[in-house]
Amino acid sequence: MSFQAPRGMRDFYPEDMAFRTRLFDVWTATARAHGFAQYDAPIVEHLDLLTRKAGEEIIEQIYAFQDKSGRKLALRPEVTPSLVRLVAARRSRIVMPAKWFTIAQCFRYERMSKGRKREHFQWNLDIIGSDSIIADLEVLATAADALRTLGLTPQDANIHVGNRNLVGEMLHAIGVPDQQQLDVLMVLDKRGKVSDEVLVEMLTEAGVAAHVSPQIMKIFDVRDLEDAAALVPADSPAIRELRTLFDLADRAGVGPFLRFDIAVVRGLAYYTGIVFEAFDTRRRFRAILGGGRYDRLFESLGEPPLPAVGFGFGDVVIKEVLDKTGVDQSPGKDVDVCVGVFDHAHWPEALAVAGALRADGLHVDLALGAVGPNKLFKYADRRNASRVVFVAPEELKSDCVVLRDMTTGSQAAVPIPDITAAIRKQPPD
RNA sequence: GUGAGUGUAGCUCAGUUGGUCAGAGCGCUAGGUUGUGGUCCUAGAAGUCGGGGGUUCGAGUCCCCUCACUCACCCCA
Repeated sequence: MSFQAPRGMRDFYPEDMAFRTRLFDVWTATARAHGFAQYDAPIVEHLDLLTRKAGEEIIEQIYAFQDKSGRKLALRPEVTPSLVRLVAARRSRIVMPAKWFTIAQCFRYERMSKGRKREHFQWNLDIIGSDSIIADLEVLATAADALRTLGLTPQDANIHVGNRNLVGEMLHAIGVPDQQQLDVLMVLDKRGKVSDEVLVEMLTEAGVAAHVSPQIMKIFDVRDLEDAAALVPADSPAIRELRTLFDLADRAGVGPFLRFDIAVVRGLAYYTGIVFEAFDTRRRFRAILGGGRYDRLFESLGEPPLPAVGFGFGDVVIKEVLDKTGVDQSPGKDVDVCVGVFDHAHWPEALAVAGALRADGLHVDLALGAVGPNKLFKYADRRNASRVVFVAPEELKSDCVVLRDMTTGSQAAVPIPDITAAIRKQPPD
């Protein structure tokens, strides 16, 4: 056997699965705690739905294929188009605003690099049908809660919050035509990846006049909302929105995780207002999560307008961050009790004991191949079982089995009918 | 698609100018200890040196091709 998982696809061994399950649990519990309901959609989607949102170019970057009837399909590269499809189909029946989340496996055909596989799981969480800043805040607070529950602190990671409308107002004040702003935003998103000189070149290519570029670059000098306010009209809606958002974040208890960052604009065309990305504070990794407000997506897909805000949070980068941050990820024990025998003849009694313990809700493993004291205890040790119950000839004569505490090494003979109670009396740590 | 780096035991890796270079640690198996695990000691199993071709008396080592993995770019989740 020389096969390995196809390029970019991942195997999940038990230890990997332990993390994945824990992560999914946190995502699910956090979403529920904030009143979001779970949905799902097929991994295979209509190619047309995906291209209508992302453009024909995306075909080169996804697993696209035809089924045996010639239907053009694709493995979903993201779940937002499906979300729009689901909401649009039952629009009149869904209670708005809809607060929905999903954990979706998504695929993308591209070269792999750090933090990027060809397949990943992404927690998507959205509020559809509300244009209130409270909705933005609720989404951000949920994201921050998830980071906190995973063991990260504001010293480890922050959610950088920007506002496209704010940059838009600034560009407008400088004199950049509105129809040019999106191109300029896309260039500004490259900040940090390329040098400022290259950035200016890209601005020129985007049609920005030479004397305007330096003014655009000065936008990056903005450090806080006060700096920003100085560059836009006093009655700026974008500033007012951000101030409200940060005030509310403090009241919601997630303020320390949030920070204003003028440079966050996101590389996607459809965002319309608040945008955000979470990074580890040392900026050693890609964005942990990213999202924002996308009030025009529905209409761009041919639906009546519907405001929305949400984010995507993948499983790959967060794993890297948690590993590097040294957050305690020790998983719970797989096994509470290991049951074994000193002699093959005693499996009937051992199975009866194991059955009783399982009926009581304990996680019980049988030391199938490890018969005899040496092998049994060594096996139990490696399985990380805190208790061992074994059937031994001497004790069995008086209808007892032996309960051993693997942490202390102490053990005692216990009448078989009392074994469950004996374990319950001294629950493992 | 472009560029760079790395492929030697299950894992992490060493291997000098081509000539006992098929190795170490960890892990695994067995024994010391057939009624007692973790520590310790001893022994053992295990590798077509990623694959193919070439140069050479001789290739893990040099050359070519290829595959895989990693990183960066591109693109974005």
